[in-house]
Amino acid sequence: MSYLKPTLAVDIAIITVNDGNLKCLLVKRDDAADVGGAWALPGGFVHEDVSLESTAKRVALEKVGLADIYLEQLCAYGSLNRDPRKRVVSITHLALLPFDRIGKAVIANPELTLADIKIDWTGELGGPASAVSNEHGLLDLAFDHAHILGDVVKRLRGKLDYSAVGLELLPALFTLRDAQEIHEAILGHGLTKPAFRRKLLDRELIKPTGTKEVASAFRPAELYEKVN
Amino acid sequence: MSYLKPTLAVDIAIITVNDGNLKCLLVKRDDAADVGGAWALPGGFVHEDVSLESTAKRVALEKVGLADIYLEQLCAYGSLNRDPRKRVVSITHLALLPFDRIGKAVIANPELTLADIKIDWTGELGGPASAVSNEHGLLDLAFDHAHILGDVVKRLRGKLDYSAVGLELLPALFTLRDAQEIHEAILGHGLTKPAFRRKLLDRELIKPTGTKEVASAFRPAELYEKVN
DNA sequence: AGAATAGTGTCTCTCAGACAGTATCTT
DNA sequence: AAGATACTGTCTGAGAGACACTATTCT
Repeated sequence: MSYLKPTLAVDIAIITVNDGNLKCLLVKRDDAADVGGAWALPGGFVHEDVSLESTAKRVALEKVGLADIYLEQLCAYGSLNRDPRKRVVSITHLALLPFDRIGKAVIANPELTLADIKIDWTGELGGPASAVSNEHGLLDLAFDHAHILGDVVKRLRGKLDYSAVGLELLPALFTLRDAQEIHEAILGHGLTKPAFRRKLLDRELIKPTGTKEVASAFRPAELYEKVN
Repeated sequence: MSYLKPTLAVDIAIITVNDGNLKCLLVKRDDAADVGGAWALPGGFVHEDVSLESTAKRVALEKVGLADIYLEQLCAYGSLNRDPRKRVVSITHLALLPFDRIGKAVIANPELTLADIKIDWTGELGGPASAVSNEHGLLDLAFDHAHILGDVVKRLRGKLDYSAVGLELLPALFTLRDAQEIHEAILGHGLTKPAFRRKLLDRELIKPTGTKEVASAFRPAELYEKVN
């Protein structure tokens, strides 16, 4: 016997941090579709002969031109009416990359936008997120993607201090202040400098390079790099 | 255009603790199938008009007769050849329940077994798990289920001290020693009593009932219950 | 020299582990 | 009374936050 199957998709929340704000790359949905005009996470369908991870890599490359980015699985979303057109189960992934790898091609593409993620943090647990872009203001998010973005932030905050996810958002060379700003952007509150430095250095995931940043003003900080 | 779709399934790792051992409920696969004779997590296919959560509840009820159990999503497994018969993507769930809710019907069913989960803990990160049952000895695990069981243990250990998952494995009334034994079974090492008691009581997830266990020998301990 | 940030030393508070002691129940 | 376990008080050491101090570079 055979049943009708759901369609399987992979969506990717491509996250970066710039200027103290957590940002997510979103694509504008075609006007012809039911969700036309709304913004969504980049996604694609999973074919029978392609693994979930390969599908995620294909989506990142085809839709936004990114290769070799950090990817991890976030969660599967399978509510019946999350997509108004047909039943789609989405295996959503989380991708992290430093802001300097967001190429000019992405910025110039009118179908893409890099939106600030805003969380309604009343209630302590966090619910859905909203997205605000410089070009388009408050965005209309398609499907359950506002809810997914809320889960993304929860995951990041949860993993931040027992894993190395924070480092994925840093460029090859960075100062400890850069690292601290990224952690603060994810957590949504300030951290004390000495404690942050101690914790990060004690974990031995980064090492000093001996070179210093080229300072536009005042004392330049030492540049660090990731180990391995 | 249309592509061949993977088939979507839900598998459930139904976990309990008894006698200091972490245990998982496994079903014997039909001898006719390619994986015949091996043991596997209970699972079922996701139909187009049923949500992931409902599918998980259906599997728990139909395959092992359990309703109202704690369920959370673990991970989606989608390697191409994880099922030798056809491409199946499994949204695997984690279910927790106290040992006293494993009914006699489950124990008596020869198609089911409650196996001890053994982890090869060399390498610090943990890899696949093996399963050993009293009746059948070391079990042959179907598909990628040995790997999934390893992930189950990692998830449990990771969540144990910032969430209430440990309490899901306890019966309605329990002593602090019961709670400690369950935590020790998950973590795989002993804990010190005063520290464990302080941490558990400070979180205010449990409260004393004023009654004591009916002791077979020596001083009886106070019984606690979960709040809410 | 002055300003602003980089980087460090120290104090304190909290919390978990260890240990030892007291309390209570059964035989 | 003896024995075994429940439960608790206290010491200690590790670690994070707060604060203040020194160091370095640019204008």
